[in-house]
Parts: sequence; C-alpha cells; structure tokens
Amino acid sequence: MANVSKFDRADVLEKATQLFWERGYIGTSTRELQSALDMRPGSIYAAFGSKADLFATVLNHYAQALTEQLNTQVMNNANALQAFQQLLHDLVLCPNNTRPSEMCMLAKTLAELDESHSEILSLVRTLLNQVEARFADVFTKAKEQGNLPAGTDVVAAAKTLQISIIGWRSYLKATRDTQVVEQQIEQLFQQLTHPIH
Amino acid sequence: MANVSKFDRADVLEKATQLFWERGYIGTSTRELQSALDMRPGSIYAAFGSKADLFATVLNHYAQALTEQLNTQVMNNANALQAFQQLLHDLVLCPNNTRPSEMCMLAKTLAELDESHSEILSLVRTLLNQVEARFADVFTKAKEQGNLPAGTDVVAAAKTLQISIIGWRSYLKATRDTQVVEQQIEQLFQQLTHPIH
DNA sequence: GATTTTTTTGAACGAATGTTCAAGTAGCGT
DNA sequence: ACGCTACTTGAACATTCGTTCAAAAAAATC
Repeated sequence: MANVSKFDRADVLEKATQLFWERGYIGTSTRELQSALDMRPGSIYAAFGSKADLFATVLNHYAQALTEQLNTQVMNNANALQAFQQLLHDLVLCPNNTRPSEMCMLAKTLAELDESHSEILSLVRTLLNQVEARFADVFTKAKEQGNLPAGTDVVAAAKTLQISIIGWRSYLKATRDTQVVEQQIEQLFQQLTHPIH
Repeated sequence: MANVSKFDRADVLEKATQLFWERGYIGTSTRELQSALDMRPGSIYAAFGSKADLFATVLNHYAQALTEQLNTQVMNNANALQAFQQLLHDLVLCPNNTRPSEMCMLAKTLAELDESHSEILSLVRTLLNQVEARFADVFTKAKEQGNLPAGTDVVAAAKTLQISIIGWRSYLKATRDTQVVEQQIEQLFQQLTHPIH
C-alpha cells in the first residue's frame, strides 16, 4: 500500500492530538507517536516534518475544531448566549471522561513550555488570541439578540472568560470538584446578564 | 572539602527551584541540574535521592516559601485584606522580571504532568489544597478585622481566588497584558468587600 | 507488463537521558 | 599522625531520544 492511498490524515491527526494532549509536547516520545499513529518514523517525517511540526499541526487542528464547534453550535443559534453557556458547560465539565486531559490543550502547552520553544509558544499565543476573539464574537451576537446589556464590553468579557476557563479547568484537574466549577460558570453568566451598576 | 561541610542546602534548593520552575519537570535534565547546582551526580543522588525526589523537595520548598510569605506579610498585619491584595499584586505581576516563569509553579506542574506521574501529581494537589486553606485563613482574619462582610463564605472565596490566580498568571504568560490582570485583581477584591445582594 | 513515481519500512545513527559506583579526598575523633 | 567516616568525583552504564536513509513495496503512467 504505497503511493496516493497512504493513511487517513484526519484520523492520524486526531490520534496525535489525543496523545500530545495527554502527555504534553516534551512528554510524548516519537516512538509513542509511532505506535499511536501506526506509522513508521519515515512516514511521519515525510508527512509532517518533525515532532515540533507535527505538534504545531495538532495545535492548529485543536483550535480549529474548537472554533468550528463554536460556529455550528453557538453562532447559528437563536439564543447564542444560552447555547454558549451550554457548550462551555459540556466542554469544561466533560460528562464522559473521554478527554485526554481536563486541561485545555492550549493552556497546558502554554504552561509546559518555556521560551526555549519560542516557535510553539508563539503559536499557542496566537491561537489563544483567536479563540478569545471568537468569544467576543459570540458576546457581540448575544448583544444583538438582546441577551446581553447594550453597554457590555464584549472584548473585556472575552478576556475574563478566557482567564476563567483556564482557571476552571486547572482547578478541575487539581480537585475534580465539578460542583464548584458548575457554580462558577453559572455565576459568571449571571454577572454578564445582570451586571452591577 | 568533604565530610560535614559539603554544600549549602538552602542555596542548592533555591537554584533547583529556579531551574525546575523555568523548564518544568520533564524539561529539566539532570545534567542541567548538575551545572546549575554545581554538584556532581553522585552528590545530588546522595543528598536528594532521584530527580523525582528532588523535584518533590523543591515543590515543598516552593509551597512553604509561599506560606511563610503569607504569614509574615499578611497574617501579622492590622489590615490583612489590604496586605493580601498588595502581596497578590506583587506576586502575580512581579514588577522585576526576575521570576523563572510567569506561571505558578504548582499550576505549571499540574498542567505539565499526566497520571503516569501520579506521585508528583498528588503532591501538587495536596500543596494547592494547603495554599487554598491559607487563603481561607486570610479571609477569616479579614472578617475578624471587619474588612469583609460577616456573611462571607471564606472557603468559597478561597476557591474562587485560587481559580483566579491560576487564570491570571496563565493569561499573563499568554498575553503579557498586565493591565487586564491588574483590573481583575481589583475587581475581585471589590466584589469581596462589596458583594451583590 | 515494464517503468516510473511515490510512499512505506525498519534498521541504524549520534546524542542525550536518568542513574550507578568504584575510586579519590577531606575533615573528624583518637 | 592516622585510621575512620562521610562526602565528592567523574567515568561509565544501559536506555531512550529525535531523526535519517537506503532498500522494499505499491500504486500510477505508459
């Protein structure tokens, strides 16, 4: 089986995402990748370049999947804010324990690496920024739909949410206390819809 | 120079903390440790056991230093809440960029490692829990001093703060936007002292 | 069906990993 | 002064690391 047919790129990327997400960039060896992807080193290097390149591809894949979920499940919804809260609830609390890590993969990578991996780090920064911008989009839509006060600073709200999500998911990994996080999500949306004056 | 005299344990631990904090547990090699500590492998292993043992010692050292700072600078203060806010401000924003990482070392380790390093992970969980308990102590003191409403749930407040700090410091590493974090600290203490009813 | 083109294979590379240990060395008690 | 003890040293160990590449294999082209 060679030439053209080869492997299913989407499937392979998904498997690589799972492994990197669980083990981290440094913590994942290329041999573990080889067995997880069921590919030999030559093929992996021909297809993706290096370990760092594959990881970058995986990060893009991860962020794009998140963005698509936001578009299909939230932006195309008559009540974007409610759909957003629901999605966040599911994404953060993750009823089925099917995820490789409680942490957001971007936040996990941000925490793991120092400036000696500046290329990956700046990609993570870019992607986190992109996600934050989509959060702002959602809030803008919610404002248009009349579910957020007209005076809401959507950019500030997006920043706050980004900070909160990273905190929630870290706290979840630390304590596994879903109740606290559930309350915090509700509280944040409460404050957004009914701010202090 | 042998027998008894040996090395300065506090100094060596501090240097190990710096390196581990910057590079992470997996990302720090024992050779890097050897040159950072100016010790040969045999000495390190005789003094601390293994890389994992040294890292555990470092984590305890880190958490204890934090607790001591909390005791001396906050608990022994006539206005514990104000001193606490000041300490948090300095600790999170870190005017001199002298720290190995913007992240909290406990949060960084929590993010880095998966369950295959269960011993270290459970130590991190314990230490985060201890720190959170000290936060609650501070809030209790602030309540006694009349700087927090009598009805304040100090445990819940400590959890919220723990979540926030992790979020803030991660966000700081991602964006370097000190302004946003400064505002968020102020806002959180605002909400603590003047909650909604 | 022979040739070309592209991919896969898996052994192999040098470097780096965490760790060990025999040998060396310096301060202690006597 | 001299062994005794305790610590340090640095070479060496067996693995594992990320990566390469010649050879094999399989589709595509003619």
